[in-house]
Amino acid sequence: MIKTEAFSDDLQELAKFAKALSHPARLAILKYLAETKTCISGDITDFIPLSRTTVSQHLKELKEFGLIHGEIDGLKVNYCLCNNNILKHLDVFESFFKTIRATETCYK
Amino acid sequence: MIKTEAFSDDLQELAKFAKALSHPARLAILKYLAETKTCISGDITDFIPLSRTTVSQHLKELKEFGLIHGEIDGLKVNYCLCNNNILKHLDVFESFFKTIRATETCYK
DNA sequence: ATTATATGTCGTATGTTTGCGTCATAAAAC
DNA sequence: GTTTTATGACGCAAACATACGACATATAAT
Repeated sequence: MIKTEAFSDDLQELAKFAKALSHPARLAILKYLAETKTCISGDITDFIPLSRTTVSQHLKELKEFGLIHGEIDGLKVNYCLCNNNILKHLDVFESFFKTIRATETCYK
Repeated sequence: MIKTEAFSDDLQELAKFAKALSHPARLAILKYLAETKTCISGDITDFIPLSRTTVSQHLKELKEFGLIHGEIDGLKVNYCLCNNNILKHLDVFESFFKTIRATETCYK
């Protein structure tokens, strides 16, 4: 399976972005990082009802997709949003939906 | 597993929306429906490099999440975008990212 | 040096998604 | 009425995602 290669790069990138956002824990992490503007370490765990291991894994996924970035500071790791990258993805997202915004096809 | 209940309804809804968009085939379907403004039946299959069964399944998922809507017309089914619903989700999406848009935390 | 703390990695169990072939249904064409 | 056509539903296999406990590493505190 995994036939994603058959689609255009645009759609694949957008789909990956959506996938990164497709779990409430990851959204909660992004939200938390956005709110506590200072970069906060992985004791994000205290704010999320999941085990430390699981949170760590979600952080890893967000990091791999470039939405966040962690900087080692002694024992702790300070995480923060990669705003540039996020904004870039949001632009692609919004231009994708521009066509849809302009349409009026459904009567339901 | 499946600990999603532990998160706020907002985040869960947003995560579901993102999940609906997390496959290039589904994005391709939405795009196609947006472009061919008239509602087009399931021979969407011709525009997507997947089997008819698989496309039908993606259509079902989009339908279940309320992003599209299918109306039976004899043998065929005319699908179209549920713009209202999509716009509603886009609003939630954008208000979620408003905070992030306003932040400037990452130096990378 | 030893202990405590913060974090990441590994392996594993279970659940979900993707993709497809085959069958069922139901309208339309003949 | 039989055949063709457009769909959807069912069931299966492979791949992926989610969640976590146990172990590893590495800095800081004692």
